[in-house]
Amino acid sequence: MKLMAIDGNSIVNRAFYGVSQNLSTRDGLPTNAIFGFLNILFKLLDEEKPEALAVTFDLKAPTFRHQAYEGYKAQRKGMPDELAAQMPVLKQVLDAMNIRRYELEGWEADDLLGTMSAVAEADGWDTVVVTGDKDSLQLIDEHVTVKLVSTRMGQTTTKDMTPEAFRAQYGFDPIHMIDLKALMGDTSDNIPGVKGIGEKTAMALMAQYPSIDELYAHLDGLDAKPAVLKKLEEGREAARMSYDLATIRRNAPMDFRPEDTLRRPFNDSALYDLLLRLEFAKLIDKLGLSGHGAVEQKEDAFTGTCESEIVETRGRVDELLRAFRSRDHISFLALPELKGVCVEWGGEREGRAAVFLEDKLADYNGFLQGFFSPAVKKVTHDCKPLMGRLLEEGLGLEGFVFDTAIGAYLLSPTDGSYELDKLAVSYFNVEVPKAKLYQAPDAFAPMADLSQPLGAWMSHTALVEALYAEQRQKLAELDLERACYEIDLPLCAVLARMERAGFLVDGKALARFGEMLKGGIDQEEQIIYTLAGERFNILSPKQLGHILFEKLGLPPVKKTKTGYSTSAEVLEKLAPHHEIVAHILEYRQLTKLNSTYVEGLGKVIAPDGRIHTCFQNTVTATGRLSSTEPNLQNIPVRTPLGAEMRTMFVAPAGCVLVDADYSQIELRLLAHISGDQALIAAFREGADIHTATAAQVFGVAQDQVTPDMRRAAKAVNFGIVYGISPFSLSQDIHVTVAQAKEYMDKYFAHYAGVRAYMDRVVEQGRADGYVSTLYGRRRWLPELKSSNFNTRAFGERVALNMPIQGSAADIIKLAMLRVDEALRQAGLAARLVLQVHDELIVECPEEEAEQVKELLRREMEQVADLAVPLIADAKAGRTWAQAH
DNA sequence: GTAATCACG
DNA sequence: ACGTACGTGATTACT
Repeated sequence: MKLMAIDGNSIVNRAFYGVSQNLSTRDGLPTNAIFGFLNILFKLLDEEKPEALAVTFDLKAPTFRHQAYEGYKAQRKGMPDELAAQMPVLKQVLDAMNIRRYELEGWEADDLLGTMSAVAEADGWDTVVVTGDKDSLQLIDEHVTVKLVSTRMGQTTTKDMTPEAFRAQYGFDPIHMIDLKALMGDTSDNIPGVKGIGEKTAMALMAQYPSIDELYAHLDGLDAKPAVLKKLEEGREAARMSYDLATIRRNAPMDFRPEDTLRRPFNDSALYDLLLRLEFAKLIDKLGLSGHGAVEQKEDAFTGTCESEIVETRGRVDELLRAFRSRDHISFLALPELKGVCVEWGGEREGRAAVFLEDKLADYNGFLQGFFSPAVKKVTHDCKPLMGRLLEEGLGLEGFVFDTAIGAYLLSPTDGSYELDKLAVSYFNVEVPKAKLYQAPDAFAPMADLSQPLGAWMSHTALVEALYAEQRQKLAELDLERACYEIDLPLCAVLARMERAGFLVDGKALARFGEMLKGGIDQEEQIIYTLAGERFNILSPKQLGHILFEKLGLPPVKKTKTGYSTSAEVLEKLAPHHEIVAHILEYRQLTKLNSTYVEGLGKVIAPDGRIHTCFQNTVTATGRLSSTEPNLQNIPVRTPLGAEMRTMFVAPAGCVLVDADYSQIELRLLAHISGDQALIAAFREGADIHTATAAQVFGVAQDQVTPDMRRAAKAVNFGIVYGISPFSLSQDIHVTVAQAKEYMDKYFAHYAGVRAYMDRVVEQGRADGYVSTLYGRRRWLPELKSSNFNTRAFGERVALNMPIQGSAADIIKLAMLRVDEALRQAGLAARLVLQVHDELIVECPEEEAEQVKELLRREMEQVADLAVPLIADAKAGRTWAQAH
């Protein structure tokens, strides 16, 4: 029989400090330690498959010894509140898992573990003690092993310490760990040891006699300096006392019988409820748990009161459309491809659902016409893909008054995904059926049983209605109405039109470029193999690291978790040492261009010759858009070869592209938001901001600024917006940390208002729990209150950056709304095709070019009224390269 | 599925 | 004492 005995305090501490992501539930309970603990627990169970399992906890306040290595914060303040709050819940989870817990007033976890392993051994069991604490190593014997756990960067590694492994590492038997401590002491454990004997001396002595009794019996014959002998002589009493202190007591008066800890099945429903409360959806899935009883009742809240009908006649359609139009709003969900629409329209007390299916309704198109008219005020979840379909059908995009995906995003922009089933859990703590049940292509096939898909569909639609009620109120309370109703919601239609428009690509030119790249790739490959003396996968960091740092003996500059770093940054430093390095860099550039851009883009050119990216509007934490399948916001431009890519993005015959971009919008916003007079003045004077900063930092006149000085100043300007440290700035511009610090000091001396802003916004963020943009968009920052230094520092940088990056995102979104509207108002054929954060690209007939240039510039510049001018430059050309 | 790398603002 | 710039997405290698 094998017992796994876990040192609960030690593991939960490691989990708490090791899981640095900021995990917490919606109502603010931190969960990172529980999350980390359970991860470690499941990993260990998987590895060891013990028949029995027990966890010990210290009952008294956490002792000095357990905190010593966690940094001085923990030492000074005891267990952080965020961890303390998680302890009782963790214990509940263990109880729900039917895992025995042991805690005993006045006894430390070590003593309990020692006692348990002693009892187990007497009964003929083996024990694996799991801890992060080296104190337990003295327990190791033929039937007790210690699994040492350490977590780094969220990764858990374990080391199995058997008697053999221990001897290999220390050179003596595990039991003599006590003697070692008796000699060298342990400050973190309040064990004095022999005064003046440290680790080195103690190990040397142990190598001669591995116990203090023998050591003191042979003092005369010891190979040691006279001074050491004298210290030993004087420390005889201290050694004796330390030995007792260091000895784990294996006779704790605990009621422990190994057979009590035999593993039992989980209490599924209790565990499910707890994990649901902790919002550990993935774990619930992994364990195959689901709700029973209580939860199903709640589930009924979204279907039980709902009467449904499948609408089959034109007359009924007209009645319903009249009813819809008379209402303040209705909630609906459409099937993929617009094959059906489920509408919840009864309102709170008399929930009713009307279901319209293409296959079951003769004049389905007539219904669509009526339903997607401005007179029906519609609420749905994630309207943009639907709008794409509506455009294909020639239907309008009006009357969309709310979107629960957008609402959820604005209320909590860092959640990452906003699928309805997840929102049901996080908003109402209920489970709803899987969306697949009604979204699958065959869900409403002629012979299918409709009850399941219909039930799922209706409950989701009812959920949208419930979310709307909740979110509408919260958005108002949190001052997010402007961001919602004036920015993100109306922008959906603009984005849908842009996605549908797409960007024309010269596929033939792209293919030619690809052939050229392949030629270069083959050449470089041959050169690299020759220089390396063997063939290998150049793109494998592992193999490349082997060649560079072992075979060719180049000096490793930086390491990653898994081995040597071979990033471009590192390779540039190595370039002078060996000519192979430059070829590797070149090879990397060519393969990147070829696989990501030439081949990647080639694959997604639609039959119309255009690339239709998908703009994600609920992804970024700051309010920016992102672009996927493909990403058109990271098309190369910085290197000459990469910039060639932009010549493949073209206008059709008779048309041109007009590209307009904001000049320094983030720094202008920094000036506006901080109110710094010097920065405001510089922009009002129309100065080149990097040159102006360089002049200040280097103390010269603007016309004395060299290109190098300007480059450095530019890095400082950008760094400030990101909350940079002197260290990172020094890395970036290749100067010493002291110099970087001097630049920053000079910067802040001149732009004192910027420093004041930085202090202010962090303080405000800490007080409010969030920071926000000029238009009210929010990002919650629980990180600012973290007890983890890195997490907190990250929160501070985000607090600085988000209002700036986010305000810029708001402004260009507003500009897109205005431009889209103005272009249509002016009756132009011009249309937006792409946004790249501070840049808008419009495709238009040649003859509209001048008008569009002016319109873009005007709308972009006038969209916000700042303390500094907002400047946009527009240019037309046949290709993106020419227009930019 | 995660890590490393590199493309963009 | 800590680790070291904000926000993204795609590809490749590897566990």
